[in-house]
Amino acid sequence: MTDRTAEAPSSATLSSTLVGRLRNAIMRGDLMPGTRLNLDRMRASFGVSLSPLREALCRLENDGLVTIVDQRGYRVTPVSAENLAEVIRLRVELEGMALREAIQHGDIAWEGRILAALHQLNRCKRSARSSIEEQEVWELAHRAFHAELIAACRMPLLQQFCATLHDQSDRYRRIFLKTHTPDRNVAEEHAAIADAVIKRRVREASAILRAHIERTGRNIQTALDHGLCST
Amino acid sequence: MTDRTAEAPSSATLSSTLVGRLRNAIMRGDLMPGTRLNLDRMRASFGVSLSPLREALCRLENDGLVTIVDQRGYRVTPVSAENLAEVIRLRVELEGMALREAIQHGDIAWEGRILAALHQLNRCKRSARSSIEEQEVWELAHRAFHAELIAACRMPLLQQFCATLHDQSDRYRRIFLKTHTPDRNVAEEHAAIADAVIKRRVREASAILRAHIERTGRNIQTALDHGLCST
DNA sequence: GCGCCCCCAATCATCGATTATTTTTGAATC
DNA sequence: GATTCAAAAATAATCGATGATTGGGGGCGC
Repeated sequence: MTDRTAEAPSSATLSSTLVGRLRNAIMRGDLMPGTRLNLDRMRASFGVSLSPLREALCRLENDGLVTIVDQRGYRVTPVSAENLAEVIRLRVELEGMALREAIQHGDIAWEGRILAALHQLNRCKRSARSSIEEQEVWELAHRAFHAELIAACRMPLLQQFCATLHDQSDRYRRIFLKTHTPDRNVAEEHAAIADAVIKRRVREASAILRAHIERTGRNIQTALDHGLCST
Repeated sequence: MTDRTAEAPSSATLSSTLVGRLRNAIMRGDLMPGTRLNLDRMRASFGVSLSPLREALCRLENDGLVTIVDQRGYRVTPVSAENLAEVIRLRVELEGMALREAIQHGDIAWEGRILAALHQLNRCKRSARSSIEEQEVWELAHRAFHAELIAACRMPLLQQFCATLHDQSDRYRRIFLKTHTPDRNVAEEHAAIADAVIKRRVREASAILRAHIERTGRNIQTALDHGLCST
């Protein structure tokens, strides 16, 4: 899986950097779900040749952000209420499993990293009037916090699945809750999860995480229903 | 995800057919874990250009059969006891979840398809003296049976995860249990699963499936430990 | 003799052009 | 007016060649 946090520092191949750029464009909704991705035009607008572009799109297909049909090109993966429901459901199950494992295996240093990630996240301003850059920083910190929660689970494949699902879930949130100001105190929820995790309260932690994910899911689902009706 | 059953009938792009050929080569152990995949030599031996080759390898990376390192080429994903353990663990959890959902949602036609798949599977001869082709047919039927069990779960993403994990698990089995004659009556286990599923006995079905997966896992793990020591 | 640096061969990454496929368009027919 | 077929335009897939990057081996200084 491509690293989402570090922006390809040294040994970055052109394809890899493209993956990052395209991922951001899709996640933030610059490229809306269902959009056809014309190769020639993309080649022109990104200033690259077809080979790295194809490779980047192929890698994004793995993350479920792009859909390929042989001989018929690429498009941004469409959205649907059913797909969102499945993403949320799987996030609950898989992140829950990962969290339980992490609590079982994590050491003190891991607890420290969770607190650090939480602190970093809380330092991000996030309101309706935040600049794009500020929001972007919050997204990164938010992603990092959730990743850290399950980082100690010793199951790399599972972490990868969770990352993929989180990507897809974030895309929905960022597109359909774009105008939606945070209605609930998300920061408190994060703090509660971190607290329960560090106190090694397995049941409590996974219950809060589940609620956290499902609440977000319901909010998106509502917005999605309205959005799809009006379109 | 690429279709594993149909061998790219009509609108097959060169890359797609390559994916199938390479997947088979890796799954059956012609290309052993860890092998470096030299692009030039492969280009020559498959008689294609670099573009479709790269694309095929990229798609196989998604399935976890090939590992890419920027600027340093491709290699067949290595194996390890830890990885195998995680694959088995995740198969148990995810296929279990999928099976429970399928039992809940499946209709009569689905039951019929399960029985059909089981029948097809039982008609395959499988012994130490089977020809390669016969073994290949069994592998396909086996895969189809397991896929059918969870086909009614209404969770396409979950099915995809299961398919990926099954691929990885099958690779281990086919490489490390190559000489190993089936020690137990696998056919009976399959019949028992199908029976429990059709009788809608959720707990019983998932318990048998779990045992089925874990037993195979233990056998592979044993062979793997010996194999890795002797190498 | 040992370690470091630079150069060369091998190999991966990228490009621009060519070929094959799909989609559109437009004219002829029913 | 709708339908069907064929040619043309658009677009995707593939190729062969060119431009980077890496890793190994010989030469130089210490």
